[in-house]
Amino acid sequence: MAINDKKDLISQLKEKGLKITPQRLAIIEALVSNCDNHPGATLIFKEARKKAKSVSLSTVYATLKDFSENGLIKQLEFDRMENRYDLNISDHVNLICKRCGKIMDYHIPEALESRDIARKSGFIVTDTRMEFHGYCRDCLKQPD
Amino acid sequence: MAINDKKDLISQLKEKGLKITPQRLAIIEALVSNCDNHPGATLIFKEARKKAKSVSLSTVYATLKDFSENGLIKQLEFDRMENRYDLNISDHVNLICKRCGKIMDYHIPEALESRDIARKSGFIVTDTRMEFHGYCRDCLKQPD
DNA sequence: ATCACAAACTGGAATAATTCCGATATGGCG
DNA sequence: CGCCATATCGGAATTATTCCAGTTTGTGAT
Repeated sequence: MAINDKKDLISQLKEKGLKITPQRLAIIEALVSNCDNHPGATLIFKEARKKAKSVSLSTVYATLKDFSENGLIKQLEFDRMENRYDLNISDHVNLICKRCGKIMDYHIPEALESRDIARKSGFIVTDTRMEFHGYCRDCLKQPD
Repeated sequence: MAINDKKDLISQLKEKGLKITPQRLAIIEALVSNCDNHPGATLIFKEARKKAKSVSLSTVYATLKDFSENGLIKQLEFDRMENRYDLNISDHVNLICKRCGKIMDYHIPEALESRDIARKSGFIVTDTRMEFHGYCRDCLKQPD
């Protein structure tokens, strides 16, 4: 599994020459303690505020963008719904329930070989996103 | 291949009980003649206007939404970039170039079995989206 | 320790894709 | 031919995200 924890994230910040600030630490803690939720910027903002009172929404946006551009986290992009963030940066499928909106990680045994893709189409893959939409177990149980 | 052409789309409209209007025909023609571009709402709007002078942007949005909710087309969703639409509704990978923004379809020989997913996680897959981001052949050739 | 400077932070204003709304028009069935 | 559910229209509203200009702050070098 390639799920980053707090230590991983901090050491990656150092590696990339990004500064360790109280705001970033608060955001990292918020990300880690809500990783199952695949949190969005609003939730991160609220949670990060609890740890460090001085975090602005602008900073949260800038930081999440920085982190995903540097490969620390994955940004899941949606239409008319805020982006969500995933600490699992390995190739995997996000199962997204159309009814309750829950997002789950699904580990795929053998990934599509990006080497095959490069050979066949000359395209170099740097980042994969796979979303399967449908209905989760819980929602299937419930009527309506 | 499951790439819908004009006839397919029209017959699917009838099947679903959706009305055939001049606006929808113009939008369908715009979609079909730009299918390689994976067009967005703005392009569809411009192109559709050429065919039928009376098409509003609101209608384009409403129609593209209707079509994708009814499975006639696939909606590709992005952050801070307009949604794009794909007439290829089969399971396939969209290769998206980070430099020029071009979107290409990549046919995958064996898809991830949604039956496996259902068995292992109780999740019923209704719609798949796979995006691989990276750099296309043309952009790799060019310096800078 | 202290300095200097690039990087990060802030809050408010700006942006832009998309949706909403109330009114009007129209396709398709009886 | 007429009805009515559905589609269309244009403009206003929404909302997540970015931009901006000014201030603060980590961090590496002195």
